[in-house]
Amino acid sequence: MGATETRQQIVEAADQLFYENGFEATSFADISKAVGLSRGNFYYHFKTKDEILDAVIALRIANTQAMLDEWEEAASQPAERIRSFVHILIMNKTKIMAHGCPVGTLSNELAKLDHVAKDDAVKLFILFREWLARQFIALGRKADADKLAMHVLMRSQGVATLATAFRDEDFIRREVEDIHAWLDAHCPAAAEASQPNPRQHA
Amino acid sequence: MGATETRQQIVEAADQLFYENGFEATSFADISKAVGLSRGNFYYHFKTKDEILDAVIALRIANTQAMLDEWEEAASQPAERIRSFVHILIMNKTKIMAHGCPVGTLSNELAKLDHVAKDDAVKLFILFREWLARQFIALGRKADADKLAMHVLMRSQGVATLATAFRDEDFIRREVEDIHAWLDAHCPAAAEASQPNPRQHA
DNA sequence: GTCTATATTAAGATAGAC
DNA sequence: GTCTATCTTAATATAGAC
Repeated sequence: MGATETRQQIVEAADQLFYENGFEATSFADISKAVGLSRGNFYYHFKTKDEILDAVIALRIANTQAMLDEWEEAASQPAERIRSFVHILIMNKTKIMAHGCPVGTLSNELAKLDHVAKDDAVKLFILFREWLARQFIALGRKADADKLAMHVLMRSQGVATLATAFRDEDFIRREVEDIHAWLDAHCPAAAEASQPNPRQHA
Repeated sequence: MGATETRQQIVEAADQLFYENGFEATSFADISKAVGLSRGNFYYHFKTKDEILDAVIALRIANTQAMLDEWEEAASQPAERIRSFVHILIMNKTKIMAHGCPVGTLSNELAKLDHVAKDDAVKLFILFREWLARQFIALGRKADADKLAMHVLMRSQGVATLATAFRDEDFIRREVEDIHAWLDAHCPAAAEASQPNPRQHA
């Protein structure tokens, strides 16, 4: 097998294991076993565990950027795009109830380890933060777009943490609805977009 | 030194280290070093790492219960008590920005490890949840007290996670203010309590 | 109840054959 | 590029002296 494909398989396996079991708790043996590779060969591709972490974060950044671009393409209205973001809580509810939010839990773990890559993990948050802020600017909230973005991020993180603790699907649905209601209440442009004016169809 | 005091010192040191560095990342050597105890003697008090974890969780439960009792004593108004809870985000902001919320991060870590004690860690959340719900019941919100309690918990967790990621003190203050505003808006009894009717003083 | 010494296991990491 | 074999370190855990 080519080095590039093997490397990619390693990073994808590590990505999943880091998410499901945590960075510290995942060993080289776990990753090489998941890929079906000997531990010795492993070191041909990655010299240290931190190198794998860097690659995993880079992969997550690329995947996140691609997802944000898709949402941007799929919806012309900024309010609808924000709803796409909130909806991942529903879409990924099973995984979130088992392992939490991949962004928040990695950020928390690396902060506790005071790991050199902790700021790189925060870049994932920044991607969402800036993307959300751009949507709020498009909704005419230029002055407080970043604050609104942080508020939406904050809620998604809070929902993810409690969903993991209590494994309560109804709680997730209820709080997602509440975020939508908050969006309508705080961004009139968003409410209009979600309930098109009947006169437009007349 | 007596066994009881030594044991207590071990649990307190482990409590702090688990919070600051995480459960997995904390070794017996770290704890015994923090207490100034040989590793060998350590095993006289605790046979396994999981035993220490159980003791740490028990200590946290006792400390949390004592704190909730204090808040209950210190404030006669339920709205004021809820504000005491929200205020820990401000009071502990430095530690939260460095290591997150002790309840949420432990719950998350044990969930990822699929640790036998993960449900015990959730008991800490349950203490807050039920205490908050009782305050909302006292505010006349019997029907949705638990939902309101979960909402407040959700916000505190979201604020803690993002505060750790971005180390932004202004963000904490802003969101704490927003929780207070939400409390006033959703519980009229709370708003009255925080802004006493002038006529009462006339 | 605390110590030193040591056993055991598993992890990260390397060397060299193929 | 992948393997087996091995080194090193560190962690959990135990035994036995004091």
